[in-house]
Amino acid sequence: MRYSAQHKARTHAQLLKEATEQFRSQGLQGTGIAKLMGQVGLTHGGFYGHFEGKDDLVAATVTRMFEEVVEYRRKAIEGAPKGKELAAIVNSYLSEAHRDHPEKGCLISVLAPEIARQSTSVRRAYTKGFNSQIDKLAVYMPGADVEERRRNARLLISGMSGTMMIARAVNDPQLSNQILAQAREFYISAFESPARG
Amino acid sequence: MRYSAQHKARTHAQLLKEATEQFRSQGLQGTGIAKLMGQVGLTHGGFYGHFEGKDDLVAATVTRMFEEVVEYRRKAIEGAPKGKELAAIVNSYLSEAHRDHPEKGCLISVLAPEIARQSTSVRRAYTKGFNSQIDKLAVYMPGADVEERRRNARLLISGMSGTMMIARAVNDPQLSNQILAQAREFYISAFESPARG
DNA sequence: TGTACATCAGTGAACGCGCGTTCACTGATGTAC
DNA sequence: TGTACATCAGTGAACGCGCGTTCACTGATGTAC
Repeated sequence: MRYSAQHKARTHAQLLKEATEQFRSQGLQGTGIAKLMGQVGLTHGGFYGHFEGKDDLVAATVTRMFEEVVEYRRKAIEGAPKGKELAAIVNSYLSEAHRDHPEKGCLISVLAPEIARQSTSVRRAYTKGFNSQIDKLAVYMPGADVEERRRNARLLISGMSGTMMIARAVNDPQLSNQILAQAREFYISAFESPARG
Repeated sequence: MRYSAQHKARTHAQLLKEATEQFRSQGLQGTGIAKLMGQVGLTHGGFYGHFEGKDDLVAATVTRMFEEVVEYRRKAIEGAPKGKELAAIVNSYLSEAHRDHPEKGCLISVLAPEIARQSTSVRRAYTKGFNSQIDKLAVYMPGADVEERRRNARLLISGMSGTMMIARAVNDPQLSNQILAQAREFYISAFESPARG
């Protein structure tokens, strides 16, 4: 059966999107090719027409997930009053909604330990996406120069992603909420810029 | 073949120890029963004489790994001058040695995302171990009362474990070292007690 | 306009492998007599 | 002290399953004539 001109591109995009969700909710190892293809309504063999193999898929999704994170952050900032961008970033990252929907959230808090064990190409994609995300976040961080703002962006991301993975692992909903709330307070006051306009 | 009186207990202990290392270096899903038994010189069938199943093993190792972390921390504190305990804790956690040996390090930075997907019994063991660890760490944290010291302990552990997982995932050794060094500086100055004695 | 053919996205059987778990068993040694 | 037997840690074949990957194939449709 032959398909319309953009058909393959559309399937490829669907596959990539579905994979980012599967990986974030089940882990890299917990997501199989056959199951993924099934989610999109296809059989496993067709996968290799879209990606070289699982490793290639993982590398592609890592890049894609970082782009998503940047986009979510942009939206959170968009709705914030001038001078309150950092609070908006922290509140949206450390929200209960983000905790409860890892499949649409930050990949670091869910995949970083597995990525450390992946191939060079996956780790390269990760490092590139990470740095690019930091550069974009640095704009909203306090600091005398770019390097200091980047440093603060890295500290914020490390702290928030660690907080999120703990809030998800813990079995006590009250404790989990408390961890998020106290971290929101801490990171906002630690990194809020001196009052502007 | 019958064995000496303590033989089974010794095998059980070996199994538990080997499992903690395998889990931390390969992940929960990356560690199989047969491989684990092989590491200890036995065949897979014997496993079920020691644990009810993999889930039971995971729960047991989680408890054990938290005990280890507490013990490592105790040793780091032991060698520190009075009033510098917190710096010693941070420097030992955020060391390059810890980054390079996850199999003997903090379970959170390596297993927390997977634990969030585990059975209730595993998550219960995790939550218990986590809280117990926090109580012990709180003693060295600043704060007006116990609850504030615990809050600070949670913030420190979240931040350090997030930092560690990122330092491990990233593919650029210089960046990884920088992430660790800058986080050491940040957490020590954020949580150091007002100068004592 | 009508026919023949090339294209190529997707199919599904098959590959060797590892997974967690069960279970009838083995056989060295401690214990009872 | 010597013999018979019970114990039980560990063995290994077998279970059904899912994994990533390969490859000969199908068949609808775009294109060439």
